[in-house]
Amino acid sequence: MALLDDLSTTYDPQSVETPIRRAWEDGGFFRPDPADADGEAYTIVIPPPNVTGALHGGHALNNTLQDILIRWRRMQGRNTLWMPGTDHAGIATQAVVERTIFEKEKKTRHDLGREEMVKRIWEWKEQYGNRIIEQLKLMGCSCDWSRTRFTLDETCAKAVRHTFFRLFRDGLIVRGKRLVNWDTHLQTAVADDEVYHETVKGHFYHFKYPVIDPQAGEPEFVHIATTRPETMLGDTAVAVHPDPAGALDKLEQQLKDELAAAPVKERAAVQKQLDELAERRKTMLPLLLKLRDMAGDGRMLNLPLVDRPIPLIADEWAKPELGSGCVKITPAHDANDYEVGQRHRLPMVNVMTSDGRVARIVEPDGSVNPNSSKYEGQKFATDARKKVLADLEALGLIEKIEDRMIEIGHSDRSKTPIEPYLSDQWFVRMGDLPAAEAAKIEGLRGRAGLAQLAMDMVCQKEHGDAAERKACGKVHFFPERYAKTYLDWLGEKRDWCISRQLWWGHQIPIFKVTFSDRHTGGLGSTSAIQQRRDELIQQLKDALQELGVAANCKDDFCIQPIEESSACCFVCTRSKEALQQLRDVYDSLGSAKHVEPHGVDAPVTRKIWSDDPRDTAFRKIFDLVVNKDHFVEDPDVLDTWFSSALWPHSTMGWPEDTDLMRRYYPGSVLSTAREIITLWVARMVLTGMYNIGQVPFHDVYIHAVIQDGQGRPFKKTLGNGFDPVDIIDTYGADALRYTMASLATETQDIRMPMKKVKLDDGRELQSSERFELGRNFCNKLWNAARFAFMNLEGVTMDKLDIATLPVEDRWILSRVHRATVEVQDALERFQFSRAVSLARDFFWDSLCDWYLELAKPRFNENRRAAEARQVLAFALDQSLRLLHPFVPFITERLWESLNKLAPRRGLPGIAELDTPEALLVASYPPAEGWPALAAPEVDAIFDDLQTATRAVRDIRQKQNVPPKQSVDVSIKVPADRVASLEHEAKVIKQLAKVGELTIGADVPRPNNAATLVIGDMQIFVADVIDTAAERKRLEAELANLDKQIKGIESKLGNESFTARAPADIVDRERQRLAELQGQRETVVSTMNELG
RNA sequence: GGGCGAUUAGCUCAGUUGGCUAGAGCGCCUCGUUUACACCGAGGAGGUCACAGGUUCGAGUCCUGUAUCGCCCA
Repeated sequence: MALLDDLSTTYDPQSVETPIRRAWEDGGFFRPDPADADGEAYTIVIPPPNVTGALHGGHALNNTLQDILIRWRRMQGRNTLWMPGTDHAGIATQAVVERTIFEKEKKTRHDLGREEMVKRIWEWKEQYGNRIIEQLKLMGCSCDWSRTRFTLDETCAKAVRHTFFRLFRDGLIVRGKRLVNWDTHLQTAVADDEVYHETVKGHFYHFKYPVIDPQAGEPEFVHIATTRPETMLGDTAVAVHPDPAGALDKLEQQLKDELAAAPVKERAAVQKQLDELAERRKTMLPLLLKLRDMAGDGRMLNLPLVDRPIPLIADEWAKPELGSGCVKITPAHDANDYEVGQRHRLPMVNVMTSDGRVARIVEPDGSVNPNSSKYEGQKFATDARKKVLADLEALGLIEKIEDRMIEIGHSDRSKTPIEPYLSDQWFVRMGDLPAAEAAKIEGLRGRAGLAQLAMDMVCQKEHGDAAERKACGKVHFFPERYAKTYLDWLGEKRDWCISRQLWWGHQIPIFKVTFSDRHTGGLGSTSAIQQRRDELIQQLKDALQELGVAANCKDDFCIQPIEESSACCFVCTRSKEALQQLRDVYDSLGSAKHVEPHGVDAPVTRKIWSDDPRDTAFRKIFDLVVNKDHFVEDPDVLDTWFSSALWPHSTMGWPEDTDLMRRYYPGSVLSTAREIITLWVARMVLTGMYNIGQVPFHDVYIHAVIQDGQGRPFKKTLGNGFDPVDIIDTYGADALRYTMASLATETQDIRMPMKKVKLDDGRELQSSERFELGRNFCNKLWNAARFAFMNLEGVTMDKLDIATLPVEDRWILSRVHRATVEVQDALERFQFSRAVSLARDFFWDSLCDWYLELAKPRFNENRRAAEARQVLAFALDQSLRLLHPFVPFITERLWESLNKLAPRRGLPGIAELDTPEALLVASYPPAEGWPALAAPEVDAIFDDLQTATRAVRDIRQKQNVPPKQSVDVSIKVPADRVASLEHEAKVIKQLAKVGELTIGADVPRPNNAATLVIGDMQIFVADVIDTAAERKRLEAELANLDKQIKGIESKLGNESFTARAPADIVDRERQRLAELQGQRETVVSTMNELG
């Protein structure tokens, strides 16, 4: 049999995977045709992996699951698109490349310059981007590689520009001063999720600030405490609680409630807190009330060192139960103080530079603070702190210093401490807008704001299947509980800071334009300035309109005035062309130093301009702004999540009306990790609705997080993760996938004990024994197929009369039907683990362990062999189809051989099959299975056969009957099952090595027989020698039976059970009792006979 | 501090609306190389379902609390 020479006795993934992969790609199977009208669309967009590094175990899991869905749906005949790509991952990538360059060349990004730095990051991206795609391919992912996208490529950039422009035009993107998490090392704002907290040893410093002109009876000092003394340079108030007595009352009540509910052992601790509170009320309250009154009276304090008069204010942020009850307020350097500052309209004094040093301090009135020079340029949290403390000490203003554990935020990117920092940033407004404003914005689709828009798109109803969910038009979470995560986060409606002070990303398409003094100078009143500005903006608008017409980018400019400035506005561009025009304007403008020294600016140009419309427009703009410094492109880039948010439609070419958008949007499923439900999923829904008016996907599947054996998530720093390619090298891609799928339960976390493995070539890698699960399965599949192939030669395709087939044929066909239905039911519900184990059980337990064993003699003895061949070919065919989404390589390879040996297969008139060259486009077994093959009555008979077989095997083993020795067996079953069992007796004879087999409703127990009672069957194995062993076994069984009988008897004796439990349950218990009593009788009589 | 989840066999996990003796894989023990497979086959042992209450005729499953662990958000 020449064909089999190719198939080794163990499956060798390496030799199989590469040619299969090539055949798939050459065949163009992964690339759907949007013009193909056949088949409903099925779309998944890949969560684009970061180009920061290579893929790890979590990606292996997620992408395996996506490929399972994709391959299943493709085989179902859906027009299937899996859109692949990678993410530029802004700060993460830039930080990694910066670090690498610094390590190798000792150069910072500033040494290289923006252009060179960006070039280097692109090089990095090429390397890792390609590596990621390569990894996915090795895993067998059937993505449409021809459409691979990158979040920074032109297709995506276009969507970014259009979205930004729309949001800007709608007033949903605004510039604002906000407190951000500032990375002083990378000199950029970082998102909340890029900050991790560490608890370190620190101090709690107690100061006092002098009161200016205290009235009689008022204290001369106010005491405050802080962990950040250096921030006092920026204090603009001290706060005391507006109702200290009330606050203490409330707290006391809380503690009393707690005391009442507390277990005895904790009561003392609570009581102690109560005592302290009482003491505090006595000693501190009068002072706090006094201070509160002083605040109401507008008393000022003198901020030491910088001599700034600051108010004493009343605000609930001050906690009367803590410290002195007063708190210093530094709105520009603390998030809570910022809120207080907003409430009281306090000035914000920034005292830190972007690189984390003390700034030249500018007072609220615009003057430079003369006292600040001695701190200026010092490192903020270290040197300046020492200096401030020393100076306060010298003034006698330090009360005491306590040790204290404090939490410090660190940047995940640079690992340096984060500073809250007041800076100009761009924000997307997430909250609700005034109704009139919201109504004007088409993208809000009638909602009050963007967050609300995304919140309204979560479906709260139950739906049966995917079709229903699609029709519903909203988003459905699997598992359901994650909808809460999404809604809770969006419900806060916090503005989204989208600017990042980085070089790697989509540059913000905004120019800040300042009108020249020539136009704005000399105007006295605010209203005059305002009016003038509006005129200038109109002129700029006209000029840009002309420019747009001339440069073929009409309507691609949008101007918004800057609220607080009289002479500035922002210009946003929508297209590459429009942006280029503005850059050309900038390049053509003279620099400020050419400006005439005597005051009034004059336009300086370097070219002689023609009269063509573009140059005319240019000249108008020159006239308005005069020089480069007045025409500045925003240097910041957008938060990575801005482009990720558009991924489901940007990859399909939106805003163009593309065939992809029409055919494949909205997507079917998004599969991702729970940690980015908020950052990513919510924002995709938001932009999908805003841009298109449809959700980006109907279902969201959240997969579990893989952790190591100790429950720690995989982290590079821990070195506990694994590279999927290492697993593929050692176990094969299918083994990886099989294992991953079997891990995908609905739990939150999956533990995967890892261990270091040393390969023959000396390489050391992280692996896990878990993958043997997949490898073993593949090997079993391989060998079962080999066996089938040995016997399939000459297979026929006859019209079979199912009813007259041998019982094992009928049974395995029935199993094919059941497995087909069950596997797909599980997949419909994203129960990957269940799906794979159902497929496994069918294949391994049923087909291999029972059917193949029963078919062997039929092939050997040529007894009803033709039918067995045909049934086996069908069962194997169906197995390969069912298993293909999970283990695509091996099934594809076996399909090839099956096609050669049995090019036509199936059950004429019952199950007609297509047999295309490639399995991945063969049709999946129908979702409703093959109802004509379902045979519950056969299942029941086979169940009896299995029970009897196992019982005989059990006895043989227990009685140490040599494997080759046959035994005589009698089986006693209820009369109605005697005939069918007798008819199939050879099954038991064959599988349990039975000589004489007697079956009847009333067969006697033979001499020296071992007895097993299972349900209503009694199995006797004759001539067993070891009576002692038998007696022991029977005694154990008797004890077990007695225990159960007792349990059921007491249950049935309980009147409330028989009265209240459903009748069928009670009946079942009665039957069960009768059965157990029957079994008991048999055991007892057997024991008596044993003597 | 708020939210979510987990705790079931030595390990990793299933266990649908409460209802037969709580299951699987790995590991372990016994037996076995009958020409598909030892990455295999047959059989077996192994569980107070974290703990304490409650609801119910009946709880691994529902409720309350406790403990331990993890994640997310402040």
